[in-house]
Amino acid sequence: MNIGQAAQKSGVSAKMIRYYEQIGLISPPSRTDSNYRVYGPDEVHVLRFIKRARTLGFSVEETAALLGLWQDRSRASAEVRDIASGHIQALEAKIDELQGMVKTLRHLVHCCAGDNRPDCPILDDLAGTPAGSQTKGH
Amino acid sequence: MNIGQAAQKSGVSAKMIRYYEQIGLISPPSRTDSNYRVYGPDEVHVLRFIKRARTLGFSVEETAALLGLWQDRSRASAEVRDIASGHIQALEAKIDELQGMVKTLRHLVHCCAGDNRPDCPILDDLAGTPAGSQTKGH
DNA sequence: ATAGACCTTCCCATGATGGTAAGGTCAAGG
DNA sequence: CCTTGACCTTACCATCATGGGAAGGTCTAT
Repeated sequence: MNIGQAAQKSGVSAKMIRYYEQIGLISPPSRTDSNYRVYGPDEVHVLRFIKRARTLGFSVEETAALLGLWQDRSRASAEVRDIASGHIQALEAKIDELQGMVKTLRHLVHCCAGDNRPDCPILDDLAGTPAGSQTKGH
Repeated sequence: MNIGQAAQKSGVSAKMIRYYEQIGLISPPSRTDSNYRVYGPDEVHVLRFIKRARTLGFSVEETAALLGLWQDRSRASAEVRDIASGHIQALEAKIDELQGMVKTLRHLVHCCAGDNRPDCPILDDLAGTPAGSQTKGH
């Protein structure tokens, strides 16, 4: 099948398939006489693997590692688990960071009257107004 | 003061200060005869505002809006609150997404023996093994 | 034969940041 | 006065993953 159909079946855009080929994540497929890339079910399977890993937030580099392990018959599942565990930790750190932001913002929004007065504790905070004039006591 | 000191006082790198000037987030400062940028306390204050907003996860575009409101004496704080509220929602959506990933990954890691057998439910999931053969029942 | 859908490669853009290189400037000390 | 080192300037390139588009070739159906 051509790249368009492989894209449709795998959920990876044709553009990205070429990109993955270019960076060596997937191997170059065979070509027709007219230089069209030709894919078979196996290639689509690989693309779907990549798609799923990317959807789960693995970087392309991590995906490459997982792909290598997937295609390695003698792989140790412990390696895979380590990659996944490390990724979970990274995701959780990111979540914590975002939650910290949300907490601060919610506090600020809570302190904000939301009316038409020019007083705005949110802006005051961003401006670095000496802590205590607006938000002290919370 | 020169850009280096402004960077140090504001926490925004000299590189980024020039970038912010280039994209119009801040106005071009005056220059010395030798073409050095010159900053005063007001500019540093603005930079700190920007730094804080970026730290809270506001995009540069959102930061520009907040900055405009901050500098507008007749602003309505409701506008500010709307921007912040919208940002909170966006952050929470991102958190949900990440938590979904973590949940899936934790499930997979939990199902993974982590030994040296080539069986690996994580890879099986990524490969799109028909649901039910490994993970059903959880 | 022609239209339209597909393919090819190549270049550019994003967003926010860092790096580097080539050159100008300034302040301190010999 | 001159050197040294720290600073500044602009300009370009890289990141990471993705999309957009142009210019041109190919295939399929009418």
